[in-house]
Amino acid sequence: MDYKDLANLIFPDAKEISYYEEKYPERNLPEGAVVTRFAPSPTGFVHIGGLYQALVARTIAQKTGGVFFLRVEDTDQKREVENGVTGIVNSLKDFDMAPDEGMISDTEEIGNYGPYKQSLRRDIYQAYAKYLIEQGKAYPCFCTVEEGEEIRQKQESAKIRPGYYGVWAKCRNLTVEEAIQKIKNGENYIIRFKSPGREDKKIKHKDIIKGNVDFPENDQDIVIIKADGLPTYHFAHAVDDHLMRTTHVIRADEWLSSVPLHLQLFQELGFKAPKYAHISPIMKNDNGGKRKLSKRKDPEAAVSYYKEQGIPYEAVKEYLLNIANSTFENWRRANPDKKMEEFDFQLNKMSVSGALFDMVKLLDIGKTIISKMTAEEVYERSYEWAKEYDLDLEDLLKDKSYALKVFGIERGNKKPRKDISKWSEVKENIEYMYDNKFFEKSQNYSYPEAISNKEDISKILKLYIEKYYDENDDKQTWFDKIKALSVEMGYAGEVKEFKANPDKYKAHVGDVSTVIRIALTGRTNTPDMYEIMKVLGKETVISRLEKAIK
RNA sequence: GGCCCCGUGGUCAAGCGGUUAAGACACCGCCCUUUCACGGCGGAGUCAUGGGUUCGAUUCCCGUCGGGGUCACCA
Repeated sequence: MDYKDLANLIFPDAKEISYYEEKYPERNLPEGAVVTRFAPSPTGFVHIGGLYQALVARTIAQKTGGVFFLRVEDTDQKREVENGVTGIVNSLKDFDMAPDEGMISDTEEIGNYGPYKQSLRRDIYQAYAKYLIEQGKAYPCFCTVEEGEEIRQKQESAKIRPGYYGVWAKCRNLTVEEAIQKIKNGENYIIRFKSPGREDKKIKHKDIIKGNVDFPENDQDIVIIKADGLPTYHFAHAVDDHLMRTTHVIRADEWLSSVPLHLQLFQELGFKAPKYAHISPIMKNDNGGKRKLSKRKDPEAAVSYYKEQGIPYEAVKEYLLNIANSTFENWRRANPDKKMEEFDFQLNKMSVSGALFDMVKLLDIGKTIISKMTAEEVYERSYEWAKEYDLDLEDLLKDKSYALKVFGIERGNKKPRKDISKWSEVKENIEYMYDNKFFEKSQNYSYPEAISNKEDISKILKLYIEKYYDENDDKQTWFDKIKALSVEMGYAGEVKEFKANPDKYKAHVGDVSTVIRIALTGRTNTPDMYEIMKVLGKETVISRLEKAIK
């Protein structure tokens, strides 16, 4: 009896691997095209770090005319969540990052290299496991989980390197006959890889991001097929990325230390190994220390958070791209109107250490992006957001033509207004432009200290309505009138004049217009008041000012 | 603990043997015919540390310290 008999006993129905090799041929792609993938567990949850990886993978594939696909790693049933795949697909879509190929929902997929869901690839993994067993490169292991723990405890107390290797790998040296007998006796088993490596030897690995990294060889006989018949991550990675013809594996750097194992697996399987790019995680300051953004502790770890907050997806992508290649920022400055896809992204220029997440910077990018949108775009986007997350705002926005006028204030010119960084700020930003919201709030404004005299305030407002305000004035005339009003009331018509002779005046034109601004909007900081008055219209302007006169 | 990676201003970072050590966000001041936002100008602030190598080290080597990762029938 030989390995072949053993292999046949374990996987009697498995196909020859040549079947799969032919079924999934080399991809016919242009020279230099890169094939990448995003391979999450179907938890439905996408971590910002996952999005980061996917963005990098997709960008590099797109840039080279390659393929970016979505594979679902569901070999651990405990992680499975209902509709998890759809959740992930939708998150990717929210960021305009749909894959070229792979899963498109929990049950559907596109592309010729599937199935793209690992639990559906059981036969494939078993074929390759069988192939390894036939060659004596893998073997059945009858050790129970408890035995495994015992071994580890012994190793730990003896301060020996833990794991299933060397003398600790009991089942490694079972003869074929012994193994067959045990199987026939009905003993449970799993399949382990028979590592040819030696811990005292080094292997060289050149990572695209991390550079040259030398490791001891792997000598662990890791599990490749679990008791449930599904593969472990390591084995599935080797088989899938080979068969799906992945050229570049872009993944989190927590995988870096398993590169020796993976290289060995590719080698023993007779596969050409892909190139690896291990990405540093996105971190967060946690009293003194740094740690990865945590799903449990940090809401901003979830990609859904950005959607809920109404942060434009482009801002998130640009921010992430900037962490990936800091030269992006300079490029963006030089090319403010180009699409981010035109940026010449370099995988090997990525930072080797993890960046601290900077929400302030993200929001700044959001502000810039929104400032470049037309009023129409701002309207559509904030309305879409409001429908899902803020019914009150949705209500305000129902009158589209008015909303467009409001969003049009100081927008569309060379120096557009930059005051909205996310859609959740819109309401706060525009609500005073609506009478129902405006009058909801208390009318007890605090006027500037410079003009605390109540009588003066009322006089200013009264005079303005009666003598100066004319809705048909152009901007210059409008402002000249406020100056004239100031002078008439004993205030300086020019700020400079006031600063030169502070004793000559009660205050200056700026203070006078602040009075009007507050009466009109209820706040000290607003966009251009002339435009606001235009949008509000004569009737509203006068009614608000009159209400403010005591 | 073993193995591996990393350490330039508050943050992201360029630079990789000789630089006044870029730039962005944040911060401060001034200017921009009224506020705020924008924009302009200016400012403060950094090469973890100790040894080497070198005419010269932020750049190269070693140690220390600090941070991170990994050591599952989880991915």
